[in-house]
Amino acid sequence: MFKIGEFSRLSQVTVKTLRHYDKLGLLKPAEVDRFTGYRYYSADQLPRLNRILALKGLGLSLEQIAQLLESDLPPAQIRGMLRLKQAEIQEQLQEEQAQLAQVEWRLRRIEQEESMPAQEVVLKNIPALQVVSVRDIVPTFGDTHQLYGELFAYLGQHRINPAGPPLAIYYDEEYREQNVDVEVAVPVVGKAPTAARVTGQDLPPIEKMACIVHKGAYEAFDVTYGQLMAWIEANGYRMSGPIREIYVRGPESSTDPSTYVTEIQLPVEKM
Amino acid sequence: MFKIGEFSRLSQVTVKTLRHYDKLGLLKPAEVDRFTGYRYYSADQLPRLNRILALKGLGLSLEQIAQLLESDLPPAQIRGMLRLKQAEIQEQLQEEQAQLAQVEWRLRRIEQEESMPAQEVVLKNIPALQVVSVRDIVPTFGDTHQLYGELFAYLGQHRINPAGPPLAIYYDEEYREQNVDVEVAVPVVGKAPTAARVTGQDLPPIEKMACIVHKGAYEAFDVTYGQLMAWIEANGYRMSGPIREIYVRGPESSTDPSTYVTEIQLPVEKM
DNA sequence: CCTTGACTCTCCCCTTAGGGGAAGGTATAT
DNA sequence: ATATACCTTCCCCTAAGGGGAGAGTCAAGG
Repeated sequence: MFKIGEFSRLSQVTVKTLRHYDKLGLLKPAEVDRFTGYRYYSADQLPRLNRILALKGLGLSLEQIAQLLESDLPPAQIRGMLRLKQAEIQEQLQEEQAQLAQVEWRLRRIEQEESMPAQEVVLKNIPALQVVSVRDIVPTFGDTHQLYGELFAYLGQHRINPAGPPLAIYYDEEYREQNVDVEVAVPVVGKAPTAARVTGQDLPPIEKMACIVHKGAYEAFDVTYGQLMAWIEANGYRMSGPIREIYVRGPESSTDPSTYVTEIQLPVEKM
Repeated sequence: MFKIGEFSRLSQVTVKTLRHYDKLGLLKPAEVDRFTGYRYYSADQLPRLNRILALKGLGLSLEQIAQLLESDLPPAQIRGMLRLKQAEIQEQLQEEQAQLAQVEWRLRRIEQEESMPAQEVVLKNIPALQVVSVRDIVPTFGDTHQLYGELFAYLGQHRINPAGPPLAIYYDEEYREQNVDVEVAVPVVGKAPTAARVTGQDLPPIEKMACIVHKGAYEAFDVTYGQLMAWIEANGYRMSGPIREIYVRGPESSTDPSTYVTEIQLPVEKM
């Protein structure tokens, strides 16, 4: 029988950890003095402790290990836990490889330009969004505001309040200056009636949405778009859906274009 | 100005998180109502929030991000933080690849044998160990006990108490049955005087020690050794030093060989 | 003007796997 | 008998928020 400190030295496991495992019921001492509370461990308990450490080395939680050590659970369940863990590790690995790629990309940029970029690209998981919208092919970009006119007229007529800033969705596969296929939308809270050209609908959720914010007038959009594209290319993604632009602060909420705030969102997928 | 819930929807960041960042000083609301405590965010704060999220996506802690956003720290320091993070991620990646290899190894074994092995192999980091020891080349394994005789005689003579179970170290590069180069040692607590053949010394620390416990008589050692070797091979390691055997419960503490407990330790390195 | 429902506030506890330390009791060698 | 090393329980701490309670606030409809 070993006192906890001796057992700790034998097993190279800290006393704190041994007490922790005792409390969790993971490794009860072979004997506990009823009067002093001293824990006494037997050499026979080394294998169990080693098994715990081995399973911990696989990345399993102590709770999972406790289940595994219950010993009378079917091997199918063990397989299941291991396969689950396997999938988790693989996912984790992918995520960390992406992280590493990004860190290295930033390091390269810093060493070249000695500065951080003005805006950041962020990957987000976007849920479905309830909107009313009107979609059309307009001759030029400038004609988009007519669609806004239709939309806000509809909102006023039905006394519907916007639940957020307006947005536009560009469905064209490639960039074009003429005959732009655009949808103009405003988030709403409940189901909205469909009028002539204005329909209530749900924008689909997007799992991986690359987002960047543009500050200022719309003339400099190309710079921000360029950053977004460069990020996507450098991090091994590819466009996988229509671009959204969210006019967080635009002509309706500010008169000074230099204070406009727009978020550009681009669905992407790993290449 | 947006209330926290609106800003949360805009940015796809939970309200809890926004409040958390406020408390940490990472993203203070543009305005806080002094009477109600309501937080009001400006669209201008989206870029900062996005920067926070981007840096978080690199795996940086919020504290590190707060430092980075202080904005007046030299780019050399930014580089330093990124390089540090890079090294961390690489290390993490290696560890997880090893984990994955182990999980897959276990899965293969379970699918073949439908059971877990009796003993586990565990990688440990072993600190230096103060011992008194006697090393010699003995004709056969059986002669090792003479060395124990010498050692314990020395201990008795100098009234030194063992600080742990005895151990043996086998220095031969390959296994041999005759003329075994073995050191027999006992942990002690202070510096011990060197006698004729018995010396006090420190066993070197071993960073990566593959450990397995053998239960029972010494006849079945080969099975346990086989498991240890199989593990090492399957996980891509290689022997890198002399084997230690620790007689946790041996002839001195038990008379029944079936209750013996021995730990076999083998220094390894990644191949 | 009042009510109602949706928001918001702060405060507290919870998560992992233990680490650090305080206050007090115990074992053991001298 | 005492000094010292060792043991016990108890409490607080970690990172990044999540969950919920209780109370206050906002905006719209009647």
